[in-house]
Amino acid sequence: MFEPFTLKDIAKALGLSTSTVSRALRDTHEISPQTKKIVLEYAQKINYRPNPIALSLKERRSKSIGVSLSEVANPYFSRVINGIESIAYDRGYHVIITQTHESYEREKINIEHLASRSVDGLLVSLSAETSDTSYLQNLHQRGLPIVFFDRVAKEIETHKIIANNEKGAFEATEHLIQQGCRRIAHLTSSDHLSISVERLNGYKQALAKYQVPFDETYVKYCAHGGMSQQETEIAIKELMNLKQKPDGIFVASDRLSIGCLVVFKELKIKVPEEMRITGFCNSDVLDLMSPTLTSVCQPAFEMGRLATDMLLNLIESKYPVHDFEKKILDTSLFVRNN
Amino acid sequence: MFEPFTLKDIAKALGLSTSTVSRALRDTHEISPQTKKIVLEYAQKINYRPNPIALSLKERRSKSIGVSLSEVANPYFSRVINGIESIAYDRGYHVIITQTHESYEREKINIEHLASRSVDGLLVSLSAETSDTSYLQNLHQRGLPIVFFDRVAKEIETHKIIANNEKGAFEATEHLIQQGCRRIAHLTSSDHLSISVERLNGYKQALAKYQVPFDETYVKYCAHGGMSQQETEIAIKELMNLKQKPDGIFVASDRLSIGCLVVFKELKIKVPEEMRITGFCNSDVLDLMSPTLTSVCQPAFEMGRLATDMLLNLIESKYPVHDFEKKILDTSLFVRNN
DNA sequence: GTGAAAGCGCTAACAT
DNA sequence: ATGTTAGCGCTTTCAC
Repeated sequence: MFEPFTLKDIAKALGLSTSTVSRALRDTHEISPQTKKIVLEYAQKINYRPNPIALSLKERRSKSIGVSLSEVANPYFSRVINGIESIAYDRGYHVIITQTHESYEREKINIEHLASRSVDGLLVSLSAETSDTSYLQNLHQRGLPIVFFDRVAKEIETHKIIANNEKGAFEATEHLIQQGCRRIAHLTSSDHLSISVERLNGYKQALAKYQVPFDETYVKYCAHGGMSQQETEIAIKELMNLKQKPDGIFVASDRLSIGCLVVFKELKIKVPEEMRITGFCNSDVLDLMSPTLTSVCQPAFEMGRLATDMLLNLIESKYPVHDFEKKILDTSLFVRNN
Repeated sequence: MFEPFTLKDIAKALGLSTSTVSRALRDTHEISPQTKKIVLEYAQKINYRPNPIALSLKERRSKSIGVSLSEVANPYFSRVINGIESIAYDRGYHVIITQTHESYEREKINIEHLASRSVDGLLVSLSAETSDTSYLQNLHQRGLPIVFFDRVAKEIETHKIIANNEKGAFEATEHLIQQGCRRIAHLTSSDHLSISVERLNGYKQALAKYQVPFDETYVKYCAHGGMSQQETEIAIKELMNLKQKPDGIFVASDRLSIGCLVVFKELKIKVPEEMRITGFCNSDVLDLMSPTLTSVCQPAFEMGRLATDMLLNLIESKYPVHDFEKKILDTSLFVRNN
């Protein structure tokens, strides 16, 4: 059995009381220098570490934050995680990451688990399946600090960090138009996600600016965010079976962008000759792919940093916060395939 | 402030004692059906959740396991994580993931943090920089259950799950030989990692079998596992500056394999015409890359599952375990580029 | 300057 | 069948 040393062990060994030992270790001025020295040396010797669980119980906070996101394998999210850790780590917080794999059920279980496990706050990017956020509202109303990033819940009033999805989508679509595309399809995640709505808007705005008519049949939603490749495949095939095939596709996410390239490879449709693709994508190997795509890249690391900073500020705030911010960070367009 | 409901709240509201409430909630037979019903209904109503921190303190275990690995962005590790979660989740354990980014310092801090945070056990894959594992030995000796996967510490006696690195490396090297390569270089991670040693062995064995002489100058180590692309670049350039340039490279890891493709692209050296590459690599987009490489794929998910199963068995074992297993799982060779 | 005691939320041995 | 109490490891009044 793994039995770490406790204050009691030290107190017994040194013939002191636990409170004296506790005070000595935290360098209170009311303890004599000799006692301090003895205690410190002994603690050092046995490599004493205070039990954080006992501390948590006492302080009623765990110095840890929970994160809920789709999947760590997604390059966007793995960078966000690095951003989160870069801040949390410095400020003495643990980070507990949970994956939804785009499932609402899983998300709800994970988050309620995290909350009951007494994380001090939550960083959340909603799953593709999630439309009902009442369980989150519940926790939030009861005072649990939450910061949303990327996929936010508009019905919950708190800090939110998002990319400038509209602008990013606008630029990606505009790029296709400038390349000569006129029948531009849009492949996206589930329709209730905030990012889907925002990116659809940007897409529409670009079409409007260049007087390309918007056509509902060119928009394909993937309710599970393309978690199964089949979902992507079906969507693409439907597009390719239209009497007026699209000549370009603007794809709304990392997973779908890659899935899209796979499908076109299988279908032996040449990219970009027969089909131009631009998409939100943060993969670091896009330059190695052939064919590849023009990508909209999000400032993932920075989003993680910012979200965490804001969350920790909420957690450590002495007064209830009612003034919430929505930070919108710019994306970058990487033109490839020309 | 987020103040979850406690047993005391329920007890007060219902005019009962906390112990009665506790027993009612855990369905002890000594509580009358009516009382149970009243308590259960009230708990349901206020959505009561026991405080796991208090439970941990009492039971002296946290029902959570810690994981230390290089980085979640690595496709090998992100799959391992999915394997870990698939088991831990079912058996009621939380998973706390920490990244070393191949730094020894970071690894040590993370793991000591995890241990002091009272995880019930540890799943560890060593960082590229780690050669001194005394801090781990320390924890292990004091009874903390540890299971190693992938990059194991030979000096610590416990369960270990690894891929058949020798065989995988042998097959990869053999493939190069069969493709006609005779001057086969080996690009690998730091020399003290178990995987480096094993993969080097497999490489040597393949050379020996086909009477290709082993040449030390063809082996390049990256002490930081290619964490900075520069490291990879320098290694490759050194190889390409040899009077007898290699005609093939066997690469020992995911990160290095991708890094290698990047460098050759930059150098405008044609793969596979001028240089054949095979490497350990678990990326799911290798088929989209051009040029691409023949890859050795590890059963990452299964390794995560197995390691977790063994760790939880250690944790839950009533008796001290002295009989440790080393499981070796087969890799698969995916031939591409022919 | 040091010790005794209470309390964080929970369970379990020990009353009644 | 229910209540009282002690204790998990720690900090923090309150005594002396």
